[in-house]
Amino acid sequence: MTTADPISGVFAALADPTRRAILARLASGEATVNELAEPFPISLQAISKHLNVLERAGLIARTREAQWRRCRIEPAPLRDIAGWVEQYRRLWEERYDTLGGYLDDLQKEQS
Amino acid sequence: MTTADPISGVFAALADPTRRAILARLASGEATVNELAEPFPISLQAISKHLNVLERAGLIARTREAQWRRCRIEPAPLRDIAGWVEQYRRLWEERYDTLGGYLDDLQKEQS
DNA sequence: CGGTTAATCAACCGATAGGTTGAGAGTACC
DNA sequence: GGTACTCTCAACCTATCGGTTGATTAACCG
Repeated sequence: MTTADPISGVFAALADPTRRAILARLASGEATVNELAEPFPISLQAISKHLNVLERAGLIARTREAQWRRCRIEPAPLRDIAGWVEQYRRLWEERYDTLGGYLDDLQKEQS
Repeated sequence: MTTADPISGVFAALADPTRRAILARLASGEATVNELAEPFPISLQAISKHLNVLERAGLIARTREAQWRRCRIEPAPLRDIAGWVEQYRRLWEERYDTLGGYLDDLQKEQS
């Protein structure tokens, strides 16, 4: 991630399976850091770093509550990703599911 | 990307703005490596590396044609990403009603 | 054959990612 | 106040990323 491009940060955050698992957990409700860390075989500090990445990407928000940090998912960046991918929908939606017809039809589309 | 998890590779590939620009270019038709490299201020070798990343992620395919390698986009991984993001759609549809029509509008705008 | 063009391979480099351990800050509870 | 618990900060380490330059493979052309 060379640039400060926000969408790059979202994709980069989603590129890690641990972070996707954390998001999946948060999709079913808020959780504290320890609760999020529990399923993983890595240190709490590593989880804290993952949460930093998710937070900088805008994918989660943390609120402090006594000694706990409660984390919740923030869906806006996911919506952005969905919008980005949507640009390419026609490539698999219209017509070609077989590789055979794909090349021919793409060629035709060009001319 | 610690694991061999295929979807992680796709997200990682999409995390780079140069690679996303290459995909955008390929969405409008096939191109050779030199054609793809032309808009960027970096070396051809760097572009070649980016194409390797995209190819390993399944996002493009390369066919050799005389001395040229013709690149084309492979939409299947993008469809997978769309499917993955879809899991979270309710999070912004249920909680953030004001954004409800976003995707519909985007759809309209594209066509 | 020799020269040119297209693209990759290979080695290297600085920066960053993801993990560790150890220490520290903030809050609750007795 | 002392102790326990929750979480972050800081330093460090290794591997990977994104870029460079230089050499190499492969095909075409005169």
